[in-house]
Amino acid sequence: MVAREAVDECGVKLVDPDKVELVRAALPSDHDIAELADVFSLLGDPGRLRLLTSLLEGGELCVCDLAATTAMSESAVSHALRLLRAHRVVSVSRRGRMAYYRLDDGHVRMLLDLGLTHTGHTVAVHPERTAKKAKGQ
Amino acid sequence: MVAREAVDECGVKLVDPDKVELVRAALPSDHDIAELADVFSLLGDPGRLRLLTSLLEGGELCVCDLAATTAMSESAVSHALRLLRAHRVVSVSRRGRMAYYRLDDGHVRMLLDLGLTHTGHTVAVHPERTAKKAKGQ
DNA sequence: CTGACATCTGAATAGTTGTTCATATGTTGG
DNA sequence: CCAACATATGAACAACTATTCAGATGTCAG
Repeated sequence: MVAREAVDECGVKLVDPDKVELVRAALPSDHDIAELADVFSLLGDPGRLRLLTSLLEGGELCVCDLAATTAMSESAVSHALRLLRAHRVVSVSRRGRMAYYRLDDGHVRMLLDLGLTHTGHTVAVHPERTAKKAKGQ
Repeated sequence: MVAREAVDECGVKLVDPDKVELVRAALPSDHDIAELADVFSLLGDPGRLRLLTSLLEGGELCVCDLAATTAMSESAVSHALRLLRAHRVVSVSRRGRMAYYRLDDGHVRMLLDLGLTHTGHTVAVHPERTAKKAKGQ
């Protein structure tokens, strides 16, 4: 026979209720899930990804230089940085009329790093990048 | 003593052209950026995140059980799994009329794992989207 | 002061995305 | 064969998001 079926409180049919209950108990809270999804979403946009990768590589850059490295308009960069700033992913230090941004979140930095090391080639900060050249523009 | 300014081929003003050039050379290609953004985007949805976390925890689950653990409709689950399947993040093995899914991507598994171990670290602040938030955080 | 400059911001727009509803495919048992 | 079932799929819709444009701050030089 197939695994015995069952019905939970909501009337949904289950195949393996024990496992379902086990998994359900092990799942993060909705709040944690939402937070995690938020972080991944921030990394899920090419523009922001180029922005963050630039900061990961350059350490500290002003808005106009970031616009240059990412091929985005300065306005788009500013909007994106505002979002990242709101999530405490980057921090800003203003000097005169410039605003210098830096990556300021260890969690995101690790995710970024791990992500980058697995996309075909290795472009990280820590590894020796001698003779290693991205095929970027 | 302001940093010397310069203008690149496109007429954009730069503050630190050397650094910009260095960063630009180190950035991943557009293709790699798009690919990475794709992966992160897949992890950027609460529903898919619960699905993947369920699979990470349960190992192998059928669609209806996944619907139970994630509190999604079976249709929504199926749609989500189709996306994940298309990106080779999950694999399916059919037995009878059931379809059993499993997490089948080491890269994603690591990102997920790293993300989960840090839940709670990142405090999301939505100044423009959240009117008021009493609880949580 | 004024004008040039770097960045920020709001509103509008265009594109994308997740969900639902209805239906299709394919499987099992009678 | 059939009906019940598990899953898959397509179309439609609502919600969200990233960009652009125009204008607002705030800063520096003269």
